Amino acid sequence: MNEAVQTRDPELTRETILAAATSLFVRDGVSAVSTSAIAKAAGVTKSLIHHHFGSKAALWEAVKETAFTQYFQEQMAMLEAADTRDPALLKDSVETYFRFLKDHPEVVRLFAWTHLEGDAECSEMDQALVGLGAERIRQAQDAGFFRADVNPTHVVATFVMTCSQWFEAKCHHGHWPGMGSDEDFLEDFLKLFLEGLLPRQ
Amino acid sequence: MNEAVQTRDPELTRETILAAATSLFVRDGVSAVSTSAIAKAAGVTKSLIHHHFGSKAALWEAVKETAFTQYFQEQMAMLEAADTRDPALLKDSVETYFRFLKDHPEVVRLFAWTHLEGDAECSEMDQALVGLGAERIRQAQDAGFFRADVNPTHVVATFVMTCSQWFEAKCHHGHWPGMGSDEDFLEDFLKLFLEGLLPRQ
DNA sequence: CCGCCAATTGACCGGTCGGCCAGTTAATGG
DNA sequence: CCATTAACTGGCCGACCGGTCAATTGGCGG
Repeated sequence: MNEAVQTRDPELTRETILAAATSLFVRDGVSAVSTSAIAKAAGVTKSLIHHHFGSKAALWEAVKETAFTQYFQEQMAMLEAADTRDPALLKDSVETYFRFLKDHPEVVRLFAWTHLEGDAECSEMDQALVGLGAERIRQAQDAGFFRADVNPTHVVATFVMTCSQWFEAKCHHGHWPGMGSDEDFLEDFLKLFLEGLLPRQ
Repeated sequence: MNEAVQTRDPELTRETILAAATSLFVRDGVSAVSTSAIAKAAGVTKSLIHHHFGSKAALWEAVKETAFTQYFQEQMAMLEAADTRDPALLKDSVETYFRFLKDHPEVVRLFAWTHLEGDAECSEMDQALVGLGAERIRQAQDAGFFRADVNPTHVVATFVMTCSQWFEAKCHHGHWPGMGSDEDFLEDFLKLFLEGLLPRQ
């Protein structure tokens, strides 16, 4: 009994609430989750949620803010760590991104919810991320590795959207006849995508 | 005052309720829409909704059923109308599908909601549609128009998912730096996708 | 023209919603 | 050691939720 002598830890409480809210919001959607359900899941009183976050809407904003910040920091780190002028960079990046989404289904669902509510936030971080990705494509175009007659931002968008949608809509196309596994699809997608990106002969 | 002498028209009432429910469900999501809100929008009583549909959940099922049936019938007609052995078929199909989604944003949102609730329904109709699309790809592969080392179902999935996600996530990537218009993106996507599909030299 | 049935209404139900408030308790700084 | 502050609790609020029910109304077949 030498730890947790402290009976109050507002920071920890905040995080506990945030974690419980994230889990429920991402699974069921904001309007399908009650503050009492979050309170129960977090092991605190409903009033405490309002004390720390003010309102249900503010809690949802905090959940998004936290999750997106973490997402963008991880992605930015990945992008910056990647070697710049290697033509295999894009393949690696797509594979890494695809597997990241596979390992973080809650991120995929968070994206989907925010898209449906028309949330245009997280722009600054996002723009930096996409801008960096597009810049890498542009460098590869200048170096002659990729065709130059496509908008680099569109290239980034294509692979980001395909990867997201693959996991987002899995319950749907997962039952399509002839559909392969995650890795099978990724392989075929990379074939089409990367070879479509090659310079025209 | 020669029309609408009939004060009761159960069929019309049903359709009115269905239309109001579709509009609200698609915009805000099932759990964020109350039956009273639907009743008000449809100009009827809440009880009448239960009389015709039984429950809120059943109404949502009816909304999905109706919308999907219409969607699949239109798509199937499009696909069957297209000329079989023309290598330009895929380009036309993608463009048609892309513009269909652009003109029917409610379909895009309906897809997104059902994906989030993990609805694996509408399988039969969907499988027929995708099966037919994949069959067309396979024919083009056999004819030597397309490379044969990719799964035809994956090809269909790639273009369906990219088109869907473009409109689904527009509030998000619409603000990305350097992003072009709908038609600009479609053009670039088609370049990558179709030329990636060409047989290897 | 009447009787039946379905369409339609409004009042009402128990339950839950998000939020508030008064009061209690634990850490902290003087 | 006490005063102050913030963390935390339980109870409560009015509003609204999805759903039910008895009563009314209109169309329609006999």
